[in-house]
Amino acid sequence: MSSGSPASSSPSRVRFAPSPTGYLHIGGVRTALFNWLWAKKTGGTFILRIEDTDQERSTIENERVILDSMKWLGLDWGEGPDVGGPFGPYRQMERLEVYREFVDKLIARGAAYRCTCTKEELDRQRQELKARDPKAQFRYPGTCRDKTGPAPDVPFVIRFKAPSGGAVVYRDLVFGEVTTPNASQQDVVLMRSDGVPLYNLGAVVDDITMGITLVARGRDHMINTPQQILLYEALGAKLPAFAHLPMMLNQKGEKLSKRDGAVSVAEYRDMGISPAGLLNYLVRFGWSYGDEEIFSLLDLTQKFDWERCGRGDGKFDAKKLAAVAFEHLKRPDLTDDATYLRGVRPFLEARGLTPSDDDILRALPLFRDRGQTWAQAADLMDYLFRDPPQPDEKAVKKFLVPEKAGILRDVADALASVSPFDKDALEQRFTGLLAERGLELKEVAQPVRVALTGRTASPGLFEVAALLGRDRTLERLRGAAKIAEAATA
RNA sequence: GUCCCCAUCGUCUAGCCCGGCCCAGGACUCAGCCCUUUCAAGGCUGCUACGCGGGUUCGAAUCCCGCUGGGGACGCCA
Repeated sequence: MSSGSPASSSPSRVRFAPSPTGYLHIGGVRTALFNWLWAKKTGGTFILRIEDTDQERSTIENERVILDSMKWLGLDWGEGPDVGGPFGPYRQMERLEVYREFVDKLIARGAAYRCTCTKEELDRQRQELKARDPKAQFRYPGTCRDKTGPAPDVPFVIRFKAPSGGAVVYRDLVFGEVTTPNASQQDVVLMRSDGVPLYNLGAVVDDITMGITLVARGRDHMINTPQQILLYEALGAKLPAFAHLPMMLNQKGEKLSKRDGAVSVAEYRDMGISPAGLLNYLVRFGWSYGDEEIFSLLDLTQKFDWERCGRGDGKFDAKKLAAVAFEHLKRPDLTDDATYLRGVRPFLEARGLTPSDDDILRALPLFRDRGQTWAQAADLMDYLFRDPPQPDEKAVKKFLVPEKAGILRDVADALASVSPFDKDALEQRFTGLLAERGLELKEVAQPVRVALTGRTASPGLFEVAALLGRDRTLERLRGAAKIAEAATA
């Protein structure tokens, strides 16, 4: 019986260790976030390590995408492949000699051995067993288990010599005490024949040599933990604390994949979701703080802890994510003007609009409550920065009709002399005009709105007019009057 | 099949450790109402949950056991 106890309370060192085999998945982001929050909360170090030992699928482009996504999210790291650090390098393929060294140690201690069984042989045995009994679990038969002596001149892998008795017991920060009998362990391969480590070896050696004090990862890795603890023990290394996070599944309760819609960070960025909003949704997934739901990142760096993590898997809900992200855009205390500006700007530019910072800033208060995403906000503001506005044909046809031409022109004339050209003054003059004519606001509002914005939906008329300014307001009203006049009934 | 893990509204969750304040609270979604020049935002109302069966107890969402259901893993992937 061996038991894992958390490492003592030296400054925390946590890591996020993605493999660059694809984009950054939102499930991965949550893992990264929890680690990052813990580092911030405890004043420790957040380390980014690239586990690129799957050479078939790892690419440097993927690594770049992952790093970019992390930067966009604002999850910064103190040590990593691009910034270096005292325990580098931070790409596993650049650490091959380190693993070699630890493997030699394991062999010398009799905790691992060289195995010359070929993959083909073992695959064949696996197939055979499966044919005989589809439900049986294949186990390495132990052919090379007791071989000793120098390295053979045929290719070999390094296998762990798993203990057959006893059990590994460790205390998971989320799941509590977890017991796994060693009898269920196999002589797993630690290093391939080409000298590249497999996940269990690479992760353990790196976590040891990088001084990692707490390992937090997805529950899909929970199965590896007992095996890894055995490795720590075989190496005589101090154990880190472990925390496993429940899984994020799709609506059907399956593993979240591309088929379930947007799962990569880049997709959410392109949709105009704010990083803080995405992170807020993710943190509330499997973690809670009473009834509080909306947090700033700074908030979280104080409130986060492992005790408040749940244990049940959950289902990803895009609608809830949208709602949480929207909440962030609505509130200036969560998304300040400068951040909002930085967020919408690219979406405006994508539409060929290049308003000044001041122009956007003045429009902001009217659109925070309306744009659920920055992409949407850019769409809603479009007519403010485009001359003439892009007309919605259906709206034009419905409201810019001949019988409205006169009033549109009169409104223009009436507003021409309003001063100051602000919401209150405009409203006063406008309602005054309506009273004179015995008209209801209802009858005139939509034609005016279509005139000013080209659309049937917008913020309040007078606010929009004030934003457009006198010249453009008059120009748009008179232009619309002409269109209305020319329209055939 | 074997090993590990999980189980409150459709979804994220509070409550569970330290049983009574819970005929279960918040949020999202959905439906409706109010506000209203449109669209939002905001306010209000409604729908809907302790998986099942046994214990323990005066009393169980909360403790114990079993069942059922779900997930993960069983690779020279991570």
